[in-house]
Amino acid sequence: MLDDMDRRIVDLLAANARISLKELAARVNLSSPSASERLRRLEDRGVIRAFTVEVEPQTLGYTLQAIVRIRPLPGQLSRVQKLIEEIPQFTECDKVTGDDCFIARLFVRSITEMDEIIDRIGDKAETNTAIVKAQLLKRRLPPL
Amino acid sequence: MLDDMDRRIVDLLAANARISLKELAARVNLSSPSASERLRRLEDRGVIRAFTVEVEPQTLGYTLQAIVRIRPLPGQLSRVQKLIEEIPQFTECDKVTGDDCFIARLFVRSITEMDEIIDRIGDKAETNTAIVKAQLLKRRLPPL
DNA sequence: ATGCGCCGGTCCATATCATCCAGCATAACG
DNA sequence: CGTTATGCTGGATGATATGGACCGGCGCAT
Repeated sequence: MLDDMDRRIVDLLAANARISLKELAARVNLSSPSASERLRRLEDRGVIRAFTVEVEPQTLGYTLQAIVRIRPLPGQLSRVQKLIEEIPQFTECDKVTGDDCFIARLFVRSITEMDEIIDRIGDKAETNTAIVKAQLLKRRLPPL
Repeated sequence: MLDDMDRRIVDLLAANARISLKELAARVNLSSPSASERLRRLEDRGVIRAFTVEVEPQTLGYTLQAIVRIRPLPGQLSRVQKLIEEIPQFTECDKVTGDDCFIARLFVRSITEMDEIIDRIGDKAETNTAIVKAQLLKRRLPPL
């Protein structure tokens, strides 16, 4: 799937996506045109979907984070789905098998704000909110 | 917290972290030294924690994704925690309030692989696995 | 076995970009 | 009203990216 070179390139970029091509190339022992070409192909193949930024929500006042499991009431599924998309404090949401239909991540600045948001979906779905106490594992890549 | 300029800079970088300073500056109507300085300060302040890459796990053979809720058996908490950290297929894990102690995201290449991994923690914790059917919301930033 | 074409690599020249510095405008403040 | 801190700009300079020419190894058909 990926050869060893590609893996090292992805790893380096995962650690710092703004590294220069020159340095990237040097670290994997390639010339910069080669590294550049490999990078381009990783993007073309869709392996690398995007280069992005990791923001620390705490510094922006989002002191509370919760995982919300959401089970829409009969007939409310698409309305609930739309609502989740529209509330920007939901930053991730997966549609899953099992009793809970959706599992979403919520960032808020206060318990009050959390309550307000949960209330907005409360009449269309059953919810179960688990407040995040610690992030044991911050986003990492599965083995390449 | 962040002024409007900063917000636009973060937004642009969230969309493409490898954009050149020059282009970044142009898009927010600043000179490149100014944009560079603001970027530096966003990093210093810890608002921007890292520049990273979004990988599409599907292209690497990870066709299955699950959200696993994990409730360690009495006395097993730290052992379970260590196990989660050691299994690289777990890419995120939060310690939460409520019945479930941990909520983790798991990437695997097959149901068999999933079963093996769940088995490894099965004797130390109760687990509840929800397979991801669709990603309603891929990672986005909360309102800045 | 030999020649051919493709793939992935290097090196070099040129274009583009980042960074440093000097200088300017503005706002806060004694 | 002068002083200072802050954040900006433009231009010079050094660093980096990019495109082109070229090369070697490998698989394949003749």
